[in-house]
Amino acid sequence: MVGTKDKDTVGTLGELERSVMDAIWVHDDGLSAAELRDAFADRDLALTTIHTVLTRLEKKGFVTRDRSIRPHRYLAVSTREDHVAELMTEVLSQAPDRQAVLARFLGTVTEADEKTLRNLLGRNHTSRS
Amino acid sequence: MVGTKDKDTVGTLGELERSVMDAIWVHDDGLSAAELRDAFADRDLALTTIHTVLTRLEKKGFVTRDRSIRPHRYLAVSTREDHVAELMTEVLSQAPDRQAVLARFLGTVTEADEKTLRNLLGRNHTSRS
DNA sequence: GAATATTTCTACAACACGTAGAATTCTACG
DNA sequence: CGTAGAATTCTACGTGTTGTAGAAATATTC
Repeated sequence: MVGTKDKDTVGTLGELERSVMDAIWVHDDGLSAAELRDAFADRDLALTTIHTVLTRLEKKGFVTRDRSIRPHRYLAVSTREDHVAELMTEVLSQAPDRQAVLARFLGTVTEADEKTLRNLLGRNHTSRS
Repeated sequence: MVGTKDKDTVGTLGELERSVMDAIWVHDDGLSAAELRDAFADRDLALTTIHTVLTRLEKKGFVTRDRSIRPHRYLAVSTREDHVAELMTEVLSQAPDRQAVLARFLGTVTEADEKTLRNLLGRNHTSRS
């Protein structure tokens, strides 16, 4: 067994894959492969290239496709915000000392972000869930 | 130009690379390649394998080595907490709507984490610089 | 049923990683 | 100083991932 892969558990996306997701994320109504290709007209990609990427993204669980209509439409499984938040949580878990990480994290964050966090944390001390 | 790599800007580490970093991170005084190999005795890796990984980690900027002494000693460039915090910041920047991300992030975080954040945010409303 | 649109299959190049043998360079010791 | 032994560097290969797309198969439409 030489050369085992495992990757980062959660989606490590390639450059093209990320671009495609970015496009899909801003189109809540979904997009067809052709529309995607046109969205990247500058890169002049073959339609099959888009298809391959979409298939992989589907396999990775990032998108679903509506097969009921002919030019299949691809939709994001979760919002970009949810996805990023999930990534943050996962990253945070990589270190045993969460408090230390959070402290340093806050240190690199903008004032606006801090304000946002204060607001969010302020109104729910007694969250029950 | 077929098959361009770019990776995630910040360290996407492989499985072995991450293990090595984990070992180095808990040894503030640094470790030698041999000591590292022994730390993974169970995997029975060749010393050269460890060397290769260390060299790559050095190139990636994760470790420095003290070349002044013979069995070179490898040291982490930044703490794991700083590293993880940096990753979080970077991930957060991946979405345009930071507020939305932070809101969702807080939603997945533990109560303990929330408490930590409240404490940290509480004592410095008038931070300057 | 044939022309056209769409999707799926197959493939390849380039790179990242795990892994390590071979070669080279140091060190210490006689 | 010369050399054995230790340590480091160089080179290399197997495999997985990603970008890229042609060929083949399948579905649509007249």
